[in-house]
Amino acid sequence: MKTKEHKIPEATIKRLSTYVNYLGRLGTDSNPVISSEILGESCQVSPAQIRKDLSYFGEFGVRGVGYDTKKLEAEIKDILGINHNWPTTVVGVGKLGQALLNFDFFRNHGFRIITAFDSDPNKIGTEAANGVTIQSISNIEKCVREEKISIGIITTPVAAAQDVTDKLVDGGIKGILNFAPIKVKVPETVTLRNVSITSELDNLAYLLTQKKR
Amino acid sequence: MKTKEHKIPEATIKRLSTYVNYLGRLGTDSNPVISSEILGESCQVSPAQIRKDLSYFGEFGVRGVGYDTKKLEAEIKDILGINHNWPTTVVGVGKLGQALLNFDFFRNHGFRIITAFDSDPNKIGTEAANGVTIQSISNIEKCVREEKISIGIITTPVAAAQDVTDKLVDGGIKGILNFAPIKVKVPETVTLRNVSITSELDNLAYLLTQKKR
DNA sequence: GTTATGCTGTGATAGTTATCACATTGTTGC
DNA sequence: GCAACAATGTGATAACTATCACAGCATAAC
Ligand SMILES: NC(=O)c1ccc[n+]([C@@H]2O[C@H](COP(=O)([O-])OP(=O)(O)OC[C@H]3O[C@@H](n4cnc5c(N)ncnc54)[C@H](O)[C@@H]3O)[C@@H](O)[C@H]2O)c1
Ligand SMILES: NC(=O)c1ccc[n+]([C@@H]2O[C@H](COP(=O)([O-])OP(=O)(O)OC[C@H]3O[C@@H](n4cnc5c(N)ncnc54)[C@H](O)[C@@H]3O)[C@@H](O)[C@H]2O)c1
Repeated sequence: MKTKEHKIPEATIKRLSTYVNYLGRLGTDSNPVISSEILGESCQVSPAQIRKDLSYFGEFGVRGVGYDTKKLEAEIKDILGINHNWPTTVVGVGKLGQALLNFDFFRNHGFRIITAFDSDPNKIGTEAANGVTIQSISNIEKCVREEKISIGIITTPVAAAQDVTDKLVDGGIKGILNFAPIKVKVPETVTLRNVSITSELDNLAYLLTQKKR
Repeated sequence: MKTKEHKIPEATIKRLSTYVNYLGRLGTDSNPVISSEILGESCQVSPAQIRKDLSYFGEFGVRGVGYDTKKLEAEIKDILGINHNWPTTVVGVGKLGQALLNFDFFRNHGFRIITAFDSDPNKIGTEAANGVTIQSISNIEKCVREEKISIGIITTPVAAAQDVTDKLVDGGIKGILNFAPIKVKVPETVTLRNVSITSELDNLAYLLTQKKR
């Protein structure tokens, strides 16, 4: 994989994630090769956009033929860094945290949720998902450090989000995916992404409101 | 509200959603007025960006002073169309669907989840959340039409996503928020947004991988 | 071989979005 | 009333992203 010096558009990364997803489903034995046109149809992205996205990272296809489906899938997984399992933890095992913990897809897709934390005494010690026992939030720093956990997923209420963020950071976490609707602060060494389900709905409401006019 | 002719950047809408969120929390009686600088600090957006975002829709502030916190909150809710309750339904009451059904925030924020549908006979007839009973998926088209449901949230497995989409469309749904990792097809009259939690994690993995190099 | 064919890879271009600097205008103090 | 001030609103500019058209290259046909 050649990583060119260019800064890569965030939209490109998002699309690469989509491509991987579809390649995994489209790649059958009877379908060993795929063109940017066919992949684009599934992903609802223009063929040129797909080729441009890939061109940031190197040359993966064969001119006149297309892309080896399995090989391209592997290459994109390399690019995204989901070709190995990131040790991951879920903090806040409420409704949303539970859904994520039970979402098997992550397991086969580059992430391994190995621990879960909560502050509720009634939850501590119970099993959250296959093989993951909920631990006390007071252990989190030590545990993140000892188990070399790379990624923390925050699904606590807003009020607790900054506090658990700080604890994760103190434990040496590398990246955080935050579902609480607040912009938590992290040092520059830690990578942060916020997921806002609410704003997706808001956006839908906006589009519907526009259409009415 | 003056809506200027310009096309509004999608990023602007996403930020407006953030602004509303913070305004709701920042607006206290002791804090009736807020400047773009202070709001920007909370939201981690530059003051100029906030002013530009708002300027697409009109003039909401007072020069030399700032914005009336409560009034600005209401104005943005108007713009986004979350100033009334959109009748909403959740299709597929699994782990994720349940989390959304129990997420009270939506209720006070422009959306009212009034029905839920599933295909699992063991779930049909049980209560999914406060006051919402799970109905059979076979009733969905009729129900969407009769209860004038505007928004459908899809949280079924991939295999069922296109099918339930079609049923929602047939019932006259206006907008769909799709959590299944597949690009479902809808007619132009229906507004669609896809939420990809997986791609957020992939993006985080990518950033972490970059940082290591 | 040579030519025709087809799909990739990419430079050039158009379109979109963010940033900046400052003109504008309401407020406060004297 | 007038000057000094403070924060908004916005045109101009820079940065970024997507689209397009076609050159480049492997393959297939003969
Ligand atoms: N449920 C949704 O559909 C949804 C959607 C979008 C965003 N969110 C956000 O995700 C977060 C979680 O939502 P939820 O519906 O799962 O809430 P929830 O109340 O069901 O779960 C929160 C969990 O966090 C635990 N917790 C509280 N303080 C803690 C602390 N200091 N340390 C560790 N754990 C702590 C609680 O014990 C509870 O188990 C919230 O911030 C919410 O705004 C939820
Ligand atoms: N759980 C997560 O954290 C998560 C994260 C991202 C995306 N997703 C996506 O969200 C969707 C739901 O995930 P989940 O974890 O809640 O799955 P789940 O298996 O817990 O729930 C799926 C539900 O859909 C119902 N269902 C199946 N076919 C149906 C049909 N034809 N009509 C109506 N209902 C039907 C099932 O009975 C079940 O209750 C999946 O597509 C998944 O990929 C889930």
